Amino acid sequence: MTKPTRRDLRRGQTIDEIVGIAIAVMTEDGVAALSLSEVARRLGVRPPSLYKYFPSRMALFDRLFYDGHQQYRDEFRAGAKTADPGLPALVAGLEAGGRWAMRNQALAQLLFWRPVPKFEPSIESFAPGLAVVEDIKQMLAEAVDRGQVAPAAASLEAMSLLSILVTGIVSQQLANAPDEPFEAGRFTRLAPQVFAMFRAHYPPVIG
Amino acid sequence: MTKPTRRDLRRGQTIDEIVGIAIAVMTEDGVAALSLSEVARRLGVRPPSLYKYFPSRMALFDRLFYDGHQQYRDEFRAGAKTADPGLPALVAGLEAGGRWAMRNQALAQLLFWRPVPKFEPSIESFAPGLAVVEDIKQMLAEAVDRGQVAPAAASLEAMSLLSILVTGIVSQQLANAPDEPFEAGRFTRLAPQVFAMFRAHYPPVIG
DNA sequence: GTCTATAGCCTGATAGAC
DNA sequence: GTCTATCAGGCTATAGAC
Repeated sequence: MTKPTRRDLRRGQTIDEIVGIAIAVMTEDGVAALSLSEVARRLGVRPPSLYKYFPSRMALFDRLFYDGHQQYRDEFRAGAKTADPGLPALVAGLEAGGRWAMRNQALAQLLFWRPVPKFEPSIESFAPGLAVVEDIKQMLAEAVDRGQVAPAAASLEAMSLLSILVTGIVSQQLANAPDEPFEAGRFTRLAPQVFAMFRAHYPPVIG
Repeated sequence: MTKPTRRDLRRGQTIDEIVGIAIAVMTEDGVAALSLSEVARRLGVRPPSLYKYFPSRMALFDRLFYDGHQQYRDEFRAGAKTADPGLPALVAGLEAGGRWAMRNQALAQLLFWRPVPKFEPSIESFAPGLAVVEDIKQMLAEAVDRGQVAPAAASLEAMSLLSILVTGIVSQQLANAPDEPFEAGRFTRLAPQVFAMFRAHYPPVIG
């Protein structure tokens, strides 16, 4: 709640720079191959200097995990706002999230796969991810209220099915044709059909 | 075509041992963190000795990729044989493949994700994977012939949709609850519903 | 907040003796 | 097919001077 000093601002900028470089390194060498020394080299400092900003390599992973989930959450929410409440908003949010994943492949791998077995994200870093889960839960409930889908769609199972569909689209695109943009991707392009499958699986009761 | 000598056999055993250790290391430290020195340490030899069996770290990845795809192909085909031709066989094969993935998580990541950006599998290593693709193409055609699904299911799009569904199930299970077995997994358990979605998307024409 | 220096490791890969 | 020795470099992390 205290006003940040000039030094705090400078420090924040440096941290952001470290995060940006770390993302670049992960993109080039693989998420699990992130090295502090390589980050220091590109930042133009000696490795020990990084320890003023992050106490360990895992702490940097945790920050990346946190930032990634925050970005994903923001993109999801921004996308959701562009469509009608309920199922359209949910689909729009998930598509926006998919687009973010294709633009931020290294972070997406860190968030949605498990490329670094010994990295366990902290509960704080997980929070923005849980917020999205809560959003989706409420949007499914809203979709049911509006008669867009069957009541069974407001369930843990439906959420799991949705996550399977979205993860499948993005995983296949990332693994097989990472350079194709979301709109033209041979897998991401099928998003409408995939979401149609979901709606057909939970058809609303007419009447 | 020549009969393998005793030395060839011994050599093959050593190679198999190296491959097994490499899989263990990838499982513990991440696929991208595979190191030849760690393999040598566990094998009880010095690192240079490994170069008699693999000319480079990437060559070892390539062998792992090849072995993995062979295993996956065999599991897929064995599973497919347990069910009626056409769609049932295809679903049974894909489920068997999913079970294999949960039992061989490191190999599955190497095959179906892209954890080592600088590793490019050779065409030979890709061959068993392409064989499965051919199998699936034929099984979808057979399913259409038998009236199990709509003619549109014999298409590249249907194959992509299927791959999205299967990859989604396995990816979510691997990333979120890798220790749950296929039958009890919170995501893999939903395989029947997911395949039902696929069938409903390509309903056969009655008549 | 930066640095040097250092500890204590590790890496992939090659040359050449045995 | 194993080894030692070596190259040429890498790594995370800490202590302590400036």
